[in-house]
Order: sequence, then structure tokens, then C-alpha cells
Amino acid sequence: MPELPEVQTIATALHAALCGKIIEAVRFDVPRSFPQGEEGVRRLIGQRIDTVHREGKAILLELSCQETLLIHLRMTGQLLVTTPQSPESLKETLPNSSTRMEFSLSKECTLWFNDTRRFGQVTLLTPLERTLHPYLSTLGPDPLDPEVSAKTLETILQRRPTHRIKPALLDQHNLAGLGNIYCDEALFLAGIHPERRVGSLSSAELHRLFESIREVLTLSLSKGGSTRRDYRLVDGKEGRYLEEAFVYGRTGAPCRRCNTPIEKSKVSGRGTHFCPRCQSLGQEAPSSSTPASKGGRNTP
DNA sequence: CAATCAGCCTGAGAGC
DNA sequence: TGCTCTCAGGCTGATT
Repeated sequence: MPELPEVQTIATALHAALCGKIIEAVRFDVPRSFPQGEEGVRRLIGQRIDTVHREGKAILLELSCQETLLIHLRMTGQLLVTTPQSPESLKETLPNSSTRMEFSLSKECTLWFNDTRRFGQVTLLTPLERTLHPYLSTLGPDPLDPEVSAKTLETILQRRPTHRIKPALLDQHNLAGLGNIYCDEALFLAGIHPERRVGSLSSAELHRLFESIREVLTLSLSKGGSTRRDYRLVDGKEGRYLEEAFVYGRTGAPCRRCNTPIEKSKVSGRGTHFCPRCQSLGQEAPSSSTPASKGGRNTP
């Protein structure tokens, strides 16, 4: 499930592969994947791709006509690029039953949008539509933006002190780009239980949390992201972050810090992985009392 | 206001 | 082997 590191990895690769290319033909299967349909296809033909970048978990292709092609991969979306030089092992898998769109570009280059579950969407936006877009226009700050600091996060989160920290981090209006995997990972690194109330977190804890968020995102970027099932780099390869994840997908396995088995629960409907010892809930548990065992704060 | 849940979808994996 | 059930989770919008 693409989150910030996966989307950034894809956007960077697309920028290198697609800049300057002209859109020569576009095919789509169902309007759900491309709501503008044939009218959108007509607007796309002949446009040059000038830049490709990321905002939150969205990928934006800036076109020579000043319009923007917005791609959100949601859960199972993939963007793949093939050229005549691509390995046969990749080319022979395309198109397939998950292929929703195909962009034929100049220099015999093809951009494929695959999306098994059809949650993802490609939308063509005019400059005005882009400014007003309900997702883009309400995104919180980007955790990797050098202008953004722990203080930024603290200020934003403290607007709703009764909210629990995990859903608050998943809320893209607060901070853009985190999803389930890196939320769990960052909360573990910071030693914070996912159900802690925002208002119960000290300034020092929020500072640590912000640094942990940056740490896991940066680490994952260096690994090409996390592949659980569907996510692929644009050349079809898999990301390697999960091989050394701290808690995500490690239910029952020993904590990398204290060897306590990692637990999994549901927090606001999301599978949530944590170490019950390193991430204590403290006095916050209303019913079952949790021993206030303070987890070690050693950097792994 | 906060929390939960349904809906959008399909395929992998578990359990029988 | 083959069937059914559960689960995965980004985001929106409705309900509790």
C-alpha cells in the first residue's frame, strides 16, 4: 500500500523516465479509473510531460498545457514504465487483468496504470480545479519538508488533544504521507503507544515522534519502500523496507529491542502493531490497568 | 465533537 | 481439492 516513501520513489523514477515525452495515445478501461473518459483523453493527446512530483500520497504530472494529471494509487495501484529496452519478463506481463490505463508516449515509451482493486484514480485537473481539489488543498505539511519541524507537528496535533495519536497521524489533514505501516513504525521508534491521547504526550515525546517519523521515512526511501503485495517500483522491482521493519507485519515475533512478542490490535479499524513493553499506555487505559513499564530508549 | 463503520474492490490465505 | 470466510487499508461520508 503506497505511502510517502513508495510514492516518492515512484515519482522520482517517473520524473527521470517521462520528462519531455509527448502523450500520443491513452486507453482506459472503466470510467471509475479515469472519470474524464474520452473527453479527458482528447485533452491529453499531444501534451508534453514537463515534471513529475509528489504531494502527500498523490503523484502529479505537470503537462505543457498547464493542466495536471493527478494519480492516486490508493491501495493497489501501480505505475510501470516500459520501453523497447525493458526486460521481456516485465513486458510480457503487460497489459493484464489489473491494467486500468495505458499511456503511449513518444520514443516508444509506455506508462501503465495497474490497479487490482480499482480504488485508485487518475484525474485531469485544470489549474483552477487543482487549486480547489478537496484532497490536495487540505493536505497537511510534508514531514520531509525541511521547513517543517517538530514544533509544526506539535502545534497541529495539539489542536485536538483528545484524539488518539495513531488516527491523528493517519489523518492527511494533519500530516501528509503517513499510512498504516510508517505510523506503526514511527510510534514504535518513539516508544509511544498508538492509543495514547495527543494531549497526554509531552513536548519531548512529540519531538521524538517527529524525528522517528523522519527516520523511518528516510530509511524506507533508501530501501525503495515497502512491498507487501502490490507495490512495485516503476521497473517492476519490489521495495525492501519490510525485511527489517520494527513492528509492522511482525505479530508474535520478538521485539528488536526487548524481545517481548509484538502484539497486533485494531485502532480505529486499522491493524496496529506494537511492542507492549516498549510502548506502554501508562495510566491512560480506562479499564484494564497497564503496567507502566518504560521501554528502553536506545537507538537500534 | 470523537469514534466507528460502510462502501469502494479483489485476491491471498486460512479453515473446514 | 475445493469451497467459504476473513482480511488487507486509503479515503470519503454517514451514523452512533
